[in-house]
Amino acid sequence: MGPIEQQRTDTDEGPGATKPRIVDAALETLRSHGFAGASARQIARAGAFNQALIFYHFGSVRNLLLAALDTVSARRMAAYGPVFERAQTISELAFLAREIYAEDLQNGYVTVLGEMVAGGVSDPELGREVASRLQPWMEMVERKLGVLVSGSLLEPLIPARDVAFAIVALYLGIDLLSQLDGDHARAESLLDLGVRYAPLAGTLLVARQAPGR
Amino acid sequence: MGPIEQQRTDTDEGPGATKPRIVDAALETLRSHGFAGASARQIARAGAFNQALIFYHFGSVRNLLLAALDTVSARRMAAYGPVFERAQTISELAFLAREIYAEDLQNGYVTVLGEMVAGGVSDPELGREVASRLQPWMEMVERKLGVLVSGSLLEPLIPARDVAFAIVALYLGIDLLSQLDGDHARAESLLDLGVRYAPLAGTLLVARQAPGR
DNA sequence: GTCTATACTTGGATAGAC
DNA sequence: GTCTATCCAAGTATAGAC
Repeated sequence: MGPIEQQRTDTDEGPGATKPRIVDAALETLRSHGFAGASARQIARAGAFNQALIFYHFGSVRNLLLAALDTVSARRMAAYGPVFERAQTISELAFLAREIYAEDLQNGYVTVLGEMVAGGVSDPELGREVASRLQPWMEMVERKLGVLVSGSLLEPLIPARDVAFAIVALYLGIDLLSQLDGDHARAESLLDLGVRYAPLAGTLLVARQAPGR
Repeated sequence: MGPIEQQRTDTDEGPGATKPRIVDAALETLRSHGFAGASARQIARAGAFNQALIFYHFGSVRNLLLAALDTVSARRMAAYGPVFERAQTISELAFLAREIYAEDLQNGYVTVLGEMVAGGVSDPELGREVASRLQPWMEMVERKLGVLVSGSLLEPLIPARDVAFAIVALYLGIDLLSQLDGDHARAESLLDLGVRYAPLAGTLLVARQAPGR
């Protein structure tokens, strides 16, 4: 407590610091104009700052977009990570998925991710970077699936890796398609469906093997 | 039979006709350079023709890309439509899905679609066009689901519309993610999983209500 | 750190010769 | 229908004044 908090150098992040402002403008642009429309000029326009700043602070547009993706990743991890790790049933997870989707929709996190994934085709090096940033999320889902299924009779039947891949792919696909026609009702309806039937899936997992050998 | 077949005007499609050549170049470019890289010049380079031809024949790059999407749609419908309609069990469908994915992978159909979907964010009008071209496919899946589930005890539990949406989204997401790191093994593994467990899902559907009220 | 100015490249699109 | 030439807008990036 005290004014120590304000003793920031202004080169670090802070409310009015430039780098985060640029990153936010990049996110907003990716969201509203897509990867193809995320040019330095467009981003600068969105954030009302000088276009040259992007190159001063990030070196290139691509670096900025990756930094933006990192920011998204960090924010989501901070916001959802702990809750996700705490969830212990399929029902809780389905509920959480629906909640997270609604939030992601608000701030366009998944759209940004989808555009970057699509942009990876245009620029293979970018693609590799995006892929590596996606991996922790896939692993997080995979770990959780492993824990959930562990000890259940279904354990040998469900390869956590494949299912995790499918979940992430589905999440991405849902957002892209919803974005396409601005109709998020189908996505919500689908997530409701998930919440409704998750308890059923949970029941199947309850049938456990005798613990210990 | 006779030389009548060759009496084409050269304004229609034919082996060496220009319009289809341009369309094919556009598809190839979308596939390899993505939506963001599908410029008139790049497409012309890919097809080794003059860039001005695009505007003569299609008016704009966007029109060309939509024409390319139409071509993909028509080809896929011709190739898979009949087989799909004929399929009558979940197992057959899962098997078909795996087969179709392999083919799509070869010629990049889904990648093209994914890039166009992502491009829809950059250009809302394009987005609407893409969406309307996607709808027949979604409806086709929905109809098939309806038929499969019809009469089963699960019928009131499974909204065909939502599940169709999920299937298309999943298919799109799988391709985009696989494209990202050039690793299609995960996708194949996932589709194998589908084939393996489809019979199980089929069994659940076998439990039928007594027909006729 | 930020701004102006600028160099250079690529992209969409059209005019006009062939 | 096709090609060359060209216009102009937009893009990345840098230099240099402030």
